[in-house]
Amino acid sequence: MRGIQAPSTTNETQRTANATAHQRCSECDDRLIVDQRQGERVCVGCGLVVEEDLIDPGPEWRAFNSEENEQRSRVGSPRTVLLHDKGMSSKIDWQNRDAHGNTLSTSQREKMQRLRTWDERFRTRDAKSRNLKHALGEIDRMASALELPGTVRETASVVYRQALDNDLLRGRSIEGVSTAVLYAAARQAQLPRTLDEVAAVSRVDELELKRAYRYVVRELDLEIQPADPESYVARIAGELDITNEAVYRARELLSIAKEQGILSGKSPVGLAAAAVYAGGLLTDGNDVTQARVSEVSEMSEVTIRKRYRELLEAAGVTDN
DNA sequence: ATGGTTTTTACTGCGTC
DNA sequence: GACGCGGTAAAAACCAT
Repeated sequence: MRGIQAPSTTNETQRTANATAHQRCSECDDRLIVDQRQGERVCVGCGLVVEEDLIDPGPEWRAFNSEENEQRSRVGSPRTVLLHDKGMSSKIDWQNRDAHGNTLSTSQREKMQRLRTWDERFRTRDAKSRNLKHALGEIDRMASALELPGTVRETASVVYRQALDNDLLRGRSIEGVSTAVLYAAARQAQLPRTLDEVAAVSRVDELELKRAYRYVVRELDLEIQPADPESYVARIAGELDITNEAVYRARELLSIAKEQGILSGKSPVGLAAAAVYAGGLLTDGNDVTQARVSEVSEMSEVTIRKRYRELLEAAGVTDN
């Protein structure tokens, strides 16, 4: 590899730890965290990049210790590249480094010393890098299968990287964590998929997904609010033969219930399923049965029964 | 680990087609 | 009789403590 020498002294190795800035996101009011290797301040909740040019000397070298970031951030200013998609990962900036020297000679040096320091850990670095690529590939694949938009994948990637940087991968499988992270990202983006749905396109079973998910959420302090039942309505209704009117009523029922605060603690999917069922009952031309709804929503008929009664009651519909 | 809550499983009874 | 629905009891799963 390179034959560059650099002064060796360093003090801020430990700054690597995640320094979280406690500020709030302007969009969703979630916590912001600093993604150092990216030189960005990112919202935990929505993935919004609040500030991207945090390139002070600090981040500059920092970009270095995290493998893949290195590639990206090395090139000029850490741009808006929230996330590279897989394609970008092929960039290799190693050579550039010296070449760039003229411009950022001092920081360059620091960089170099960093390199020395980290050289020791090269092997693990490398492992991490592969790890990340693998994971991002998986995330991409699963996101496609779940029809999740690019924004979600980006968020997932951000979170995954955080997980990686915080050494959360120790005992777990890459698959498991990628899946968990994607699941989390989907929820954050208000495009929740159920655990079953996600597990279905993943290579890990639901149990492992669940474990990994909890773990990641806890360790990273992700703040994920319960899914909105309404976001499931369309998909449940879509698999049923249901009029638009019924779907409308379903939503209506949910929002009424929401105002009354009846929803807390109940499974969002169950509520959505119940609402769809109720919507079908209240409108003409729908032959929904509890069995059908239960089938497509993966909820038991019992829960649907319970929920839809509650919904009707909350809405003040005289049951019939 | 424990306890409280929700969901599931399994079963039963009822009315209707 | 089969089907859709409703209720129930016990078990399982979940969550915070």
